Amino acid sequence: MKEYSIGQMSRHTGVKATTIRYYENRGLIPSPARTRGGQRRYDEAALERLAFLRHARELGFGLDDIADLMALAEAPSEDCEPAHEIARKQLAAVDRRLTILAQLREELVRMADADDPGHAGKCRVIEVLGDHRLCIGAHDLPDDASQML
Amino acid sequence: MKEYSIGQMSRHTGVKATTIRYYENRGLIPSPARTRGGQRRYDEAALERLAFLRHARELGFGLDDIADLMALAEAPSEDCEPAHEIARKQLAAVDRRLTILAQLREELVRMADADDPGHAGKCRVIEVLGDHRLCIGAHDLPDDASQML
DNA sequence: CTTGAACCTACAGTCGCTGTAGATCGTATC
DNA sequence: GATACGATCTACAGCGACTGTAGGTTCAAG
Repeated sequence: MKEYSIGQMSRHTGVKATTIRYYENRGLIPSPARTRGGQRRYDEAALERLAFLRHARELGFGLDDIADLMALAEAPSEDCEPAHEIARKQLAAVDRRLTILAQLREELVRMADADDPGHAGKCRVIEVLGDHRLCIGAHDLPDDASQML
Repeated sequence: MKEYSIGQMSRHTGVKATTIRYYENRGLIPSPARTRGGQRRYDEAALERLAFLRHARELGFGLDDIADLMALAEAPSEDCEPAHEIARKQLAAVDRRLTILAQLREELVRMADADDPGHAGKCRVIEVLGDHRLCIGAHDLPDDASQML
């Protein structure tokens, strides 16, 4: 039965050691066995859980959602609807972010491409940022837009 | 000469009162005049600065970049190259985020849309999250990817 | 003059980590 | 066995950009 130090876990999954300890604190992964000296020793199952966790994080799931998903994975009922629900929620969030970013890109392109280098008159970047009416579209954001950027 | 309370500023720009005070603390907007009772009273210029600030935030600029932009806007030299530089930097960042989100969306769609509701065996969502090999492409993220999501 | 919404300060909490300090542990080499 | 040195340990502070709370004060309308 293979054993892994926290550093080996880190190398296998790409999750930093400090982050692994943070996940343990948060209760997302169980406390592993320890050596006599107090260092963590993980088994294969722990490695898989961490890989799952990392993958879900890459996909933008929040830690609370991931906790739910892991609970579902550990005790699989025949109803996987809750898991799909979480995934759909995440997809919707990603779609919102994509929409905003696309609009944002449009405007940045207009700003960055304004080719009047060193010109004495107006600078487009500052002009565009200063006057909202010059925007292509109303890119009004929902109240919590900052989280999406 | 019109005067605005912090609440009116908030309504005009969509920036919450607490956030306006936070910006003031951070030195992004100057301390406004006060009534005898100590409440903030803003003028037209302050409103414009706040609109500029909000707009830049919507576009994904960090507060430090915005501070730079505002300095440029207040004392505009004929050389607006620095402002263009900031805009280009932001554009590149936005493009990175768009790329990542698009990949991410692909995978979420595959997960969430898998229509085997109530299937006895494995749940597709959990299955995909657990096994990285089921991914379309290697969607490995740069080290600081979390900031981009 | 009274009511009640708006405003004030100060500070803790959010999310998902990251970085630090200072101590201890484990293993390879002599 | 001794030594060296990297890996690991705990505990806690800090990041960005806010948000929320408590407990008090002020303003404007009726």
